[in-house]
Amino acid sequence: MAIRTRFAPSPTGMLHIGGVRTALFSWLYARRHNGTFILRIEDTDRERSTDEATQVILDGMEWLGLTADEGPFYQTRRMDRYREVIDQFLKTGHAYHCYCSKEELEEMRNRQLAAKQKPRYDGTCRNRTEPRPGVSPVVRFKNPLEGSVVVEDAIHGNVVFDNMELDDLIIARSDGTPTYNFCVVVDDSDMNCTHVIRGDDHLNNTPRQINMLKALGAAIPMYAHVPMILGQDGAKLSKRHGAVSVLQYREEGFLPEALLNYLVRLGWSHGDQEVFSMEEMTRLFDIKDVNKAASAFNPDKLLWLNQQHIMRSTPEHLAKYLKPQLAALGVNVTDDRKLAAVAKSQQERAKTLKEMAQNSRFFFEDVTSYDEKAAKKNLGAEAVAPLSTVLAKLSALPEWVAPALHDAVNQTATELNLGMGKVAQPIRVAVSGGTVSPPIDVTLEVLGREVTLARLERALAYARGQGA
RNA sequence: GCUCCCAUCGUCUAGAGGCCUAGGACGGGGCCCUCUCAAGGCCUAAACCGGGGUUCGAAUCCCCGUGGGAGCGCCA
Repeated sequence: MAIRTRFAPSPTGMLHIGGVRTALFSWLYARRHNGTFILRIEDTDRERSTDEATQVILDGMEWLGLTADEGPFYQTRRMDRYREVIDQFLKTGHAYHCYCSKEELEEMRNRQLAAKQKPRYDGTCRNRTEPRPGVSPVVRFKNPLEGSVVVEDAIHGNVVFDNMELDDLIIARSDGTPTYNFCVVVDDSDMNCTHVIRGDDHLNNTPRQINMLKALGAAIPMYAHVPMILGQDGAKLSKRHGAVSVLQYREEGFLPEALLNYLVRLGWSHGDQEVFSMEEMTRLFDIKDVNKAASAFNPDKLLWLNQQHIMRSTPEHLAKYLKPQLAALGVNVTDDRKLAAVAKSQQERAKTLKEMAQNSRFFFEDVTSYDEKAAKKNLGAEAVAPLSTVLAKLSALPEWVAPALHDAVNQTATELNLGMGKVAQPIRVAVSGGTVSPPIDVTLEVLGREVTLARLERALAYARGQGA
């Protein structure tokens, strides 16, 4: 049978890395087995759902490349179908009207809690034949009173729940709208989901969903309840450490494949391998190999992985992401070839594309001032000799390519009997304004002859001024 | 409170009874390389939650604790 998985977020909060990981697992599992990946938006809570959150889900999934084969489906557009099933349940005796008031239920709950019992509906209206006048009832699912339910879970194994622990949950509110657990059941059944991969906070909901699925006469999917992601401090993920919108990671300069690589390694591994390409991930991932324990989010490792992926990327791929990062700094680049050349020169020295952009501004913008400390140390009177010497050599260069540039700088150092640092650093400050850049020969090549010479002239004048 | 889930270095993990003197990775410390920043190489500190069993032998299996988490809504 063809595998069908789904990701079903509710747009009541921003999609964060916890949600992304379950989406990733579902997506990988479907890809691995040539199955179908479905996206379903669970927006039945009209009060708390927002268009903004929905958009983050859509944009985030697209940015990450977790494309859906079917959907997005919106539950708010399936109301008729839910009502149909509710009526069917009512007719077949799988559900009944409950006229208990919220006050009565509240009182019942308090009573049970006081008696150290698990709060649950006692079934008062199960056998009611007469409606209560003036009360619009809710609809409750008639859960089996005896026996047990076994959740077959790919990660946890078989988990047994006693039906006595379950009560008759509300499937339709008094205003007629269906509730979450019910909608999930109808959807998973209608969409023929063969595997339900979701956070393990849903494990406790599963037995009641299975009972409803049975009442529906639907097939029971294979479940996989993946452990949660914790914050850095081991506490529940919060805004403080990563429960921010996934799109935040795009802004921060993370590569989608790096974020996904980080996430897939949370609770899953393949020997000692740390870096995975998307192709390797889809080929090697198996939901059965996922851990049971929750894991803490570690930003340092994410950063390291991002760097690893940056180093392994092609300059053209990086250029695509570097461009908007530069634009965010007010640097609009039109020369894609140069952009790729810059990315290539920087890919070993940036943990994020944002950082790369910040360190690459001088390739595109004029150097109008020098970093104070850098200038003081490297553009003093002693820089006059190396700068003027190298300037002369570079001006005479027939071909503006890194090896030739390297030789010119090298020869300057030899002739003046100086260390490479005494020559390269003044040049670096001259062309970049600071002390950090790719290797000097590569930097100059990318910068080009005109720009390099002009900046060297300017720095030379500056250094001469310092000597006076 | 009740039910369910979980438990190896600070963190992510390897480990499916002997291969464990518990391996790898991030981060930390040290050294090397070096024109800056990086990258890279080498070295190093650092863990089986506790207690009982089972077994010739347990990080691995069982039980009990302890700790953490989730669910118990006319929220999803």
